[in-house]
Amino acid sequence: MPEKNYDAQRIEMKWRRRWEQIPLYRAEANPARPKYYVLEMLPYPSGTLHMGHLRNYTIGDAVARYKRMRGFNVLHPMGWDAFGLPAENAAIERGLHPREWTLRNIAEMTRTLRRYAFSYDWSREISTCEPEYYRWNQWFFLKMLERGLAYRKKSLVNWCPECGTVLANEQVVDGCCWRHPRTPVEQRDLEQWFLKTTAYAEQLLADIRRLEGLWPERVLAMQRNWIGRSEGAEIVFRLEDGRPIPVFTTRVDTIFGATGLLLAPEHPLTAELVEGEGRLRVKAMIDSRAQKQLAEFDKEGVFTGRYAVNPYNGERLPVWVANFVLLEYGTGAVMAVPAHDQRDFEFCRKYGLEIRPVIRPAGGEPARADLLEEAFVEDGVLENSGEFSGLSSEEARRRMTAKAEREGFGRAAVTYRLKDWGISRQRYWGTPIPVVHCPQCGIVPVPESELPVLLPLNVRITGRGRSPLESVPEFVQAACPRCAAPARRETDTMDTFVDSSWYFYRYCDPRNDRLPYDPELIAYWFPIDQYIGGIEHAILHLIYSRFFCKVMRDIGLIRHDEPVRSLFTQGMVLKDGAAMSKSRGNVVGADELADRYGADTGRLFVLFAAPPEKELEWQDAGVEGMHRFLARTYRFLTRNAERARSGAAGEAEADRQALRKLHQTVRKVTQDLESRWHFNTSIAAVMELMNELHALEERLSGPVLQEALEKVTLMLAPFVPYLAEELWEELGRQGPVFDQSWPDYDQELAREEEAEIVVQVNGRVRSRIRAAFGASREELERRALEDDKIQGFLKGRQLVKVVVVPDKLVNVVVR
RNA sequence: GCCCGGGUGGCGAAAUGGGCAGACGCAGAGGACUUAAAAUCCUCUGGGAGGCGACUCCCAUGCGGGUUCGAGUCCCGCCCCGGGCACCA
Repeated sequence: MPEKNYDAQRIEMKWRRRWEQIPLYRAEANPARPKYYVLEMLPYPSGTLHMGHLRNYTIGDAVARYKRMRGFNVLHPMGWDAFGLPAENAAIERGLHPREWTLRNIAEMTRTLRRYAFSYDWSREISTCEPEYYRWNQWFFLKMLERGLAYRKKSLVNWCPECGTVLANEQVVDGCCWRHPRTPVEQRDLEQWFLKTTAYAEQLLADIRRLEGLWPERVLAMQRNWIGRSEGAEIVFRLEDGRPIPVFTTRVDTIFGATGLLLAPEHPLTAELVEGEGRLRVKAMIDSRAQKQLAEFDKEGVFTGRYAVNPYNGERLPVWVANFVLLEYGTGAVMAVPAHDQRDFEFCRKYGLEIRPVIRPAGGEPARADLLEEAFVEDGVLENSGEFSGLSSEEARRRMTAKAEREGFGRAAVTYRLKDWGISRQRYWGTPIPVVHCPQCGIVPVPESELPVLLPLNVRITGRGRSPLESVPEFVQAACPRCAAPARRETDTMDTFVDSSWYFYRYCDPRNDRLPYDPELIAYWFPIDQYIGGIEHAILHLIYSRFFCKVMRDIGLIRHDEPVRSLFTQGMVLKDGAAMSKSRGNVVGADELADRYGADTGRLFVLFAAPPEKELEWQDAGVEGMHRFLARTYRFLTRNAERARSGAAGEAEADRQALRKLHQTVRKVTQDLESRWHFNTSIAAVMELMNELHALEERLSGPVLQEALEKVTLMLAPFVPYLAEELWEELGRQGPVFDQSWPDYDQELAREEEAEIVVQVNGRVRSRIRAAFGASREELERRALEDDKIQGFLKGRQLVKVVVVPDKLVNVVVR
């Protein structure tokens, strides 16, 4: 039978048409079957689908297909994130409504994704900018409001005076507005909505331990770091008029070395204590810090002229305002211990405050202030610390904290770096926050029955002024739900990270109009077995969604504590050393590639070129190699398909050899896919097998050819879906290949007949011998020593010992 | 500064619990087919030295030590690259 040429386009078109006729992957909850929920992180519809995205989806798709062939009920849904700011900005530039822009791009990207034959369950497609999704965002918001987990407070925000609008942190570049690079950003005090993530700080941290081994260590480390738990003590210093200034420290043991008390510029007491020209300097501090000057700005302070009393020794400490003290961390005030803290040291040296060592290294010389250079922080033995002198740092911390508690001037305390999540955006494109401001009743939540509060469509978005919603009277004017008086509707919208925090729950039940989802369905599908995405979401998205999970659990909707069992972070796809992005103009488009080589080739390349967690430098040359392999395989199969079915005879030895390699390959690929996703080595193994089949081609019998070709097709199915379907049909088999079972292997057939034993002399390979598997140590040793080459090395030397590793190696040690 | 990764041919990479370093692919060289090209197929390809030759020896996994019969893999000390956090008290 003549071979056929590989026409990737024809094959793709053919199968795409057929797949459109049948629901490809429709997963229904079925408690009788084991489930597998695999998901790639939600993309936002930028319109361009490039190889960076494609790598993410291809990995998930390969896993989904494999798991399906292993008999799992696979849920693999697909949806889109509205991603507020980029959408709104892109829309402004093009004079489009953000909604129009988003829907257009979703349509475009869906078309391309379908081309790559992803195994998504499109019946579950959701888009987070749809009213039914807003409704449940708002529903969750109200639940949190009820529980005190959502609140409003005044807070400093970035403000661009040129745009006259609030900026998100990401929009501040080098202290200036991203659109006005010469306009410094100011800080403004505005009322903002927050979700109380800090209420779950301890749980978020503690549960990280359950994710160990299942999530990449690097992600866990980042999250631990971000939550930033510190154990220490809160000690109350008092001004001479008796007013308290609590201070948080992890080093109470150094408190006898405190020679000053430092307040954050924004600290409530600052404004009161600082007078005259000092006020201007404090204001300057606040503004300069807003500009996030590249890390290093000089330490500065303003003396308040007041003193505070150290409760441990009654000492009077000067109270300063210092620009490096953070209001948001701890209590917004710190004690200055210049002898044992780098920052305090720099500050006190600059302003001439006393530097007094109170810790010496265990077993070392007493510390001397004039010798202090960089050796701070370390624990040691206390000195000059009254009743605590002579104690170890650890012991001292315990006793000093106990004393503070006993005498009522302090307590043990834990502080977190994690802050509450500011969700207010003075922007249009996001879920409206469902509350109304009533002149009589204050903040009144919109009743559940009136949800969703929808965005008005007739709005002019200019990117200037405050929220565009403020200039839509029909939206702003509302009746108070409580007293029916005229009231003002909240115009802040939610951060779109709220959307992405729970979208994977909605997938399980996307059309539910009574609840965000049916808890029963969640109980079946959750947790997500495998979540796949880029490292850039390690902190924000993955902490927010863990937080949401815990809140939903406490509301009583779900029972599990963590949403995601295993997390996989794939490496970026680089082009010319930089991440692909439209703005950089270095994208390799997914469509363009599919036009040239076919989608299968593109998929195979991103899976083959490197292990999926590594970064991948895109090389067009490598793509051609993948295409060659597929073409070669296709030709081989088509020219042998007839003979394979014929039952033709072959050479026994060739058959044995081919079967051995075949079963070894199935074993290797199966193990690779089960334990670690090194698709590159799986694919390499199939290539090796094909090379072997080429070498044996004419000598193989029909049945062996058939078995080999079928198994090759099945093994390729997770990676190259179109070609696999076509090959399956060429082999005369019925039914879609993704419905077949994963091929199995036979350990006996996979076994080599003889072992090749490496013979080393002093650890260097000098010869090889062949021996039956299971040959005894004695036999191997004897055979090795008899070997001609080894004899040569033994001449004139003394045999010291022989190390034998059965079936593998003999090492002869000589002197 | 602190916390994570990582460093192997010309390139992407393999080597899964210490046991043949460089599988598989790309690029390159030579050859076959062809009027020619493309495509395809075959052979070679880490560096060095020796031999007419089948071959033999030496060097080689960022650098320096160590453990071991044996180290890319384990331990100690450095160097370099990438990433995250960063006056977090």
